[in-house]
Amino acid sequence: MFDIKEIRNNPDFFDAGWARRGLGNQTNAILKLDSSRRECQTSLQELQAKRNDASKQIGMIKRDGGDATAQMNAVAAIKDEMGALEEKARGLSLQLNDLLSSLPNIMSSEVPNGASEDDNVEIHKWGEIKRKSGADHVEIGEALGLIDFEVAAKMSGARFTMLKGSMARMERALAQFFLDTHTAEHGYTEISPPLLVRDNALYGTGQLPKFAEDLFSTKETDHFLIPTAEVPLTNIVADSIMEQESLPHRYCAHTPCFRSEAGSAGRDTRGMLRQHQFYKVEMVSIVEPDKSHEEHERMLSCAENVLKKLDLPFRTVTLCSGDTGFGATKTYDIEVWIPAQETYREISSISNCGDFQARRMNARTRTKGAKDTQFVHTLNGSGVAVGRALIAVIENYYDPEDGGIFIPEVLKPYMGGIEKITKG
RNA sequence: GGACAGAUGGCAGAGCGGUUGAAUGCACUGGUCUUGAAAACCAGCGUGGGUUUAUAGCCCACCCAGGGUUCGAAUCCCUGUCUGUCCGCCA
Repeated sequence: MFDIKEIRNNPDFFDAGWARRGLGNQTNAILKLDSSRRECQTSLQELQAKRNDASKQIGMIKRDGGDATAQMNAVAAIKDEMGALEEKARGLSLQLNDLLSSLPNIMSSEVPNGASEDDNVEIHKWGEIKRKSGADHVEIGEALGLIDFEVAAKMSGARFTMLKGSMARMERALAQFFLDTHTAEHGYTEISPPLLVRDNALYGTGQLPKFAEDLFSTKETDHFLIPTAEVPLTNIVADSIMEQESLPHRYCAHTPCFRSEAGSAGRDTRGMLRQHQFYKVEMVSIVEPDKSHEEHERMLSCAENVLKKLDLPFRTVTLCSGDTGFGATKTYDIEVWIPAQETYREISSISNCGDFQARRMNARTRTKGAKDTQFVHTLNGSGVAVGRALIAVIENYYDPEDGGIFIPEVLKPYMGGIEKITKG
């Protein structure tokens, strides 16, 4: 959401910002709606003032036992006029609100221009690539008898996976390792949030109203299944005023994520790269308005840190304008090396949303002693996607000699001390 | 799932359909008094919007949210949300 006053004062800035996302002029329509709304509101308020005045007089006359019929008739006339204006004003603000809530955030000037993910800009690479091609996680996992797509499909259809034995355990080990690292080393507070949320929570983080078709929902209760823990974690601070000295608030959670993947038909259909359901450890930071830039860098290093500890090769990119998400001012993606695809694939996305979400969910901070409040800035980042991390470990730690998978050093304590997953 | 009760300012808590944006207490801010502090006393103290050069004034809205009744709604009616209590079911 946006500050309408800022749009009034600086329409060119906003249009230029939206143009970078491929949108045409928006402020003409916005400002036109805004001025009709205000015009309507002003005349409505004048009538309300008249009515209030007359009603007070009626009250006084009646209190003194007089006859107020004339005044009452006069107000009745005003009332008709008001009804029409009220409806018009309501319609106009609804229209304005719909328009504003469907528009994406203005990106930072640091975001490079570009049309698609091909134009994302690499900022650094890390790690030594030890495996460059060959069997992918599907072959490896099925050969070990520890990943089963057919059984998952039998009960749930396409884009579901079932893990067994030490593979299921390694998924759990990854999640534990991520959570333990973020809570013990990175200052995040672990949260176990609701996985079903109402529409207003999704509006707050920006998935609604525009992206309803990407979500699963419940028939009976009108809940939505969370597509990411960003939704419940960020909504912790919805409708609240935080004391400045309590900031930053840092939350992390390990949750399933549910995505309908509407519109991705044919993309990444093989394996468990793109599923309707996957686990992810998510980080969310709530910070003072002028601190989000440094927090964004910090959060990036938190996510990179767990990949370094796993010794997985990755590269980090700044998303270009065409690839940056709806609510973000700027996004870093971390892409992990996937040997069988001979490329890097997204494993984490870290976004600074500025005050965009905070405005939508009314999350504010008050400086000690100050009277007025400011919207906080919100950031979210995967730390990291568990399913994709599992793919990366399977493929990067694969031993072609026996078809087994070495256990990364940091996961051994979570794997009962075993060195390797092998057949049998 | 069924029955009932409730939601008022930072907190607690009044409130009759008619100068109620809202009593009172606490907290907070300024002042008087005091060597200083406390106490006491005095004064102030919500948010959003419109108009405007204006954080001045004037006006509008807001007593959980959204509708409605009425000349007039914190107060009456309907719907929703949340909280509490009891019953049923249940990991």
